[in-house]
Amino acid sequence: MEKLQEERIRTRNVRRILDAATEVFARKGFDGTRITEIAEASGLPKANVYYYFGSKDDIYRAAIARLIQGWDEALEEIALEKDPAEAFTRYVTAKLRLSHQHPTESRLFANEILRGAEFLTEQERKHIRDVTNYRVAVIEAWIAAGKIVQVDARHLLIMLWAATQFYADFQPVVRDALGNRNLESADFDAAARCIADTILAGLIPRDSEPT
Amino acid sequence: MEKLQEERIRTRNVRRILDAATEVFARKGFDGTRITEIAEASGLPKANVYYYFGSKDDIYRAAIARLIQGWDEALEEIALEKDPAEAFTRYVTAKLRLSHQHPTESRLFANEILRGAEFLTEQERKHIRDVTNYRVAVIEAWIAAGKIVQVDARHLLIMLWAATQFYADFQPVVRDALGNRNLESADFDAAARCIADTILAGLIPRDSEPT
DNA sequence: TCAGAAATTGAACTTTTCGTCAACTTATTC
DNA sequence: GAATAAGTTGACGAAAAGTTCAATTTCTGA
Repeated sequence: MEKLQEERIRTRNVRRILDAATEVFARKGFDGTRITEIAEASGLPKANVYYYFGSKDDIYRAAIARLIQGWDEALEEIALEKDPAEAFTRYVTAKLRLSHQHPTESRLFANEILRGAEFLTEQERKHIRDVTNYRVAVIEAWIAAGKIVQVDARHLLIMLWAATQFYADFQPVVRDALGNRNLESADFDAAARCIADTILAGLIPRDSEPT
Repeated sequence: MEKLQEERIRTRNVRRILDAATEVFARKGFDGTRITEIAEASGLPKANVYYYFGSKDDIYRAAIARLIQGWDEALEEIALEKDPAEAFTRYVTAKLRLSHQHPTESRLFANEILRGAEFLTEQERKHIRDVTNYRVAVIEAWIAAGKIVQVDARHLLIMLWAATQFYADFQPVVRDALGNRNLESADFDAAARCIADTILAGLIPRDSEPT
């Protein structure tokens, strides 16, 4: 078998399996997921799934790793270094776009955290800490420069994370709260506006000049 | 067996089972939970668990029902009819206290939603809708009265719900974000202040008089 | 004290699930 | 076109899980 073709078949099947696994793991959690269900959802026989992955653990770890890598790529350009108002707005918009277009990945992450984050590697957790610390520093620099009012940067970031993630993880609740209909782009736009406007209105100083 | 004593034994064992079940279901989800694990966590033999509950489904439904009832009792006094600033502050504080003192119940609810909310009864979902609708009406009345600025009431409520629930459901992430230590009361106080202050600062009009 | 109700529990039964394997087909290289 | 590597798959064994049951113990009211 020629190398390129080999890679194509393998890559395609691995992707199919991970797509299916992400969906099932997100819904039922690690312990609740049956390999058979992943196999059916990916359109491959169970034994073929085992041809590509050694165990359920392996599939789960691979799905988590892929999800974190995907988030990184999607969010790495959303730096908080520019104008605070624009930075917060872009961040909220980008995260809500992820919640809209990739809710399954978000739910898998939520499930892993509910499990106690046992499968997150120390490297992955350190990465999350680093990203947070970097942004905390940016926000505190903004505060020092008088661009935004005094605020607890860590809790502010948590609030933004929570508000945007909620639309992916708690979609049934959000649907009920918005009037029992499917969520559309307009809903995510409205959410972005509400979150950004409310937070920015509280953060941007009105009466004081930057020092 | 005398009626009162009978009730006492039954009630005590049912509570033990539901306590254990809530913890395990919250961590592993419905499909991932083993009856044996509930039995061990409750200190009863597996067959004794089946003496009180007919099936795994029954235990799960009972745990969900109890959790919603508990939330109701804890939150029913947090009406939004008073002064907006005080109402929002009290609501945020109360929900964060729940996140602090009963994170397991919160996580069980999160897991049920991730599952697709299949086990929530129509009655329970309607109750959530009713509570939301009532508060939306209150907020819109405040807007009409000029007590707060124009805002999408439904997304505002979602933002408050998300920000407060996050501290229970995503505790490992929150810990990492706050510097890798266990969460204490002071952290929840700081969170309440950050959420309430930021949102209120954006909501309370500064330049305009109420009409 | 004693009859009957409630509660307890070890063991068994049935079904499901993980993971393996050997046989088979398809693709690739020379 | 033959040899070899990659991919496919039905069937199976071992282990685990949900549920039941019958036998036993504990409790309670009279």
